[in-house]
Amino acid sequence: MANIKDVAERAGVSVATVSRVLNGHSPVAATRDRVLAAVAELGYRPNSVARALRTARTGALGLLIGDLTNPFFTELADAVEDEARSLGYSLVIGNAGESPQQQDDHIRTLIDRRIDGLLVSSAGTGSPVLRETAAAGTPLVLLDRAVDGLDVPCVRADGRAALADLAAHFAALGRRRPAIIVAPAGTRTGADRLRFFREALRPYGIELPDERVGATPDLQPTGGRRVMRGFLDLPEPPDAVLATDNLMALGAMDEIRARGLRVPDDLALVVYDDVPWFRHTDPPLTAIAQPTRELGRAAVHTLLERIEGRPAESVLLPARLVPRRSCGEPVPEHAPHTPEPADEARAPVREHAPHAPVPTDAPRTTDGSNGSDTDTNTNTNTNSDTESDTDTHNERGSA
Amino acid sequence: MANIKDVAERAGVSVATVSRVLNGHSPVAATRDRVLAAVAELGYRPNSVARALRTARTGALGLLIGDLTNPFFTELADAVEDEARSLGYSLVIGNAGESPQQQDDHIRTLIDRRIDGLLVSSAGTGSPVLRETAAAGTPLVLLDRAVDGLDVPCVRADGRAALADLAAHFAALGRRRPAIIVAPAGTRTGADRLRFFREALRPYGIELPDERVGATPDLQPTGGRRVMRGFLDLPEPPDAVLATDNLMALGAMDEIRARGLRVPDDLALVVYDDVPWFRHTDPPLTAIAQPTRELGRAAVHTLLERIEGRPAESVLLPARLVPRRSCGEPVPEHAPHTPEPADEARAPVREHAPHAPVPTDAPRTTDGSNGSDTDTNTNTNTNSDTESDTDTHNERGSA
DNA sequence: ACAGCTCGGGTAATCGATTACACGCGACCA
DNA sequence: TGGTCGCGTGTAATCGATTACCCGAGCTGT
Repeated sequence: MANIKDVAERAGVSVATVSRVLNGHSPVAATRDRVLAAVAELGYRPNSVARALRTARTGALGLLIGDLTNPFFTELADAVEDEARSLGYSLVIGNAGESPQQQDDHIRTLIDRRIDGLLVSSAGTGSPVLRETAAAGTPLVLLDRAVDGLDVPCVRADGRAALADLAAHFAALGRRRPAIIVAPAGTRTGADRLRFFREALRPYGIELPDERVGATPDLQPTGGRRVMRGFLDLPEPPDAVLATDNLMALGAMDEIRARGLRVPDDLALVVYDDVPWFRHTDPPLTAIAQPTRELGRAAVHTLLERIEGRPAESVLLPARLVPRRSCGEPVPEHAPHTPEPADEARAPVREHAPHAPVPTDAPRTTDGSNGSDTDTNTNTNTNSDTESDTDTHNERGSA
Repeated sequence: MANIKDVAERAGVSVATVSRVLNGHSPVAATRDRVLAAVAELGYRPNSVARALRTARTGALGLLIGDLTNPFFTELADAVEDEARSLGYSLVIGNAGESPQQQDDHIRTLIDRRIDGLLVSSAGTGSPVLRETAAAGTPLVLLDRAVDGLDVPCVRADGRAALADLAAHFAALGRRRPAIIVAPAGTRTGADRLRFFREALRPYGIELPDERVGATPDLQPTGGRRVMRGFLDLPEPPDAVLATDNLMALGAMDEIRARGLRVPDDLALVVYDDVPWFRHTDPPLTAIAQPTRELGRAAVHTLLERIEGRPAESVLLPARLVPRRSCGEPVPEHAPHTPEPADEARAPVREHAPHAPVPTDAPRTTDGSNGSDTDTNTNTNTNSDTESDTDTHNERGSA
């Protein structure tokens, strides 16, 4: 493979000149053409490894996600990649497989490869390696999953309003024995979702006792199934279940199906994360949709702020309830999707619970851990149209 | 961040010694301990950029996939990553978004970063960049999607037997007006699936006329929906549709649903690629499952052969039909999944069509492009158990 | 006791780029 | 006409590792 020296010789100049031409540090026309000709003839491409060594910049960002086979993360990664590419960075995706140890391996590898910054959707509770990385000054931004006691900006969705809507939904449909399947104990995300759900139910006089709170060990279908089994074996089984992750919901559905039960007749089911298949399940699933692509975009911007040395704040974007038929009537799923694009975008979205005194008002700052960690929406992108993202399936040009 | 010089000073030795100790080129105990102590105290980690520059090896493999939001690719990537990691390589995933141009961008970036080898699931027809890469001698292996006229090993699934089973299935159920939704014209995968399906139907006297062959422009749900609309607007609409990709199937289901039609009553639907949600759709979908994880593993091994300079052969692993209820009776979906793990593994799998003279016999080599491109299964891994992979959902330890 | 061999470890070249510094040449001004 | 300024370009240091080569000390054999 040709290197800069070959180009220099061929063009009859020094390597310095070649470098300068290629980096636009020398806008001279004379030698410039000779150099460019030589580059073209040799098919020369600069060696990014050498460049990175010299400049101490790789032009790559790292993204650690919990699970590559989880459609939520996959969409997140897709959005992050798009944004990173459009800003001239390439993205290295690391898959933790929900294992903190594997996550640590990846963090180390990425740091060793001198990525310019790191986005982490942390598996488990934050590991020591993660804390060291933050302490070492590596530009770091948390994505989707906050980590207690880690003073680093975090970009994630705020589910409070959506959970309030859900509580209203349950109340309106007479579901009074809800249950929740949450992420492993100790994770901030699981704890938050549980707490907000409980708080949202209270105004309706609906209880969420501990026996109807099931933590999975693994954030996988198996775990969801196991928890659902426990619920169904209860003397008084729940009449509505919220699975706080789509994979756990999958396992829960397996168990429901295996017992010959029907949704929503025997049990209502609601899922966190909205994936395209939920419209086609039996029945179509009511879901809490996170603004996945916006989260990805915001995370990249936040990380770039850090990389460029500016202070960056946390970002919190609202999630929303997408009612379908898995909680029972009345949600008639209005004559399904006739227009081609952007059909789902018109799904009923309520910004505040319609008929109830929901506690979404004043004291927004509920956690004391991170000072800047409130409603601050630092979303900087100027895209005013929110449509095409919450849309049916993310479409891609080429047609 | 500490470098090798700092370590050398602290240990009172030269950088050469440090390097030797760290690379095991010097099994001496005396200085060794001092060096290791210094490494530990400083928290030193070798700079892989510098190392890569010197050794001309990065220890990274590249994987280009068609679409990150496609669960088939996602599972493939997951498998490739697992295998690469277990062999000491890290993986850089590039998402082409089914755009050949974006794919070319990625290829170039990866080559510039001097990855040790490249796995490509090519979007569109093979691009010039891809051909140049192969010609330049970069270790290259194609994955899932073959590219005509590119003399490079390819690891993919053989759908012939599964399609033969499907033809038998259709014949047995009296479906005599099949249709097929295929990938964009020009792609080898689309052409193959179409041809094999047609050939498989012939023995039953079932025709597959061109009007019931729909190519999507984009391999996305939108395209699938558009094609399905065309089919349903036909004077004689099909009574069975095979979507050769899960995303296109999703779009097809959108259209079916929008028209208020029912599967399988009004139309049978079969999907290429088996994703976990297909068991929960309405109705559960009959699918053609590819041995995704095995493909990923085999691809990594094949690539390593190339990297180490050995010749490598193409790999062809059989796909299989997983009958569910989307073609009508009789496939009663035997009392769904009672045992917890590995339930789907027991689904009826027929290696050869049960009751018909299917043309799967002698002339296996149907394409003349690549000499070594036959049934050769070069799968080298010694894992004898095939179980846990074709299983319900891929489970991951941690519990 | 001395030649020769082994072996640990230091010196310095090297990978392929970027970039500070210096130099030469032409132009401009006094 | 001579000095200075500026511009374009070359020389060489540098990034952080690996590794060929060489040197010196200690051990062995005769």
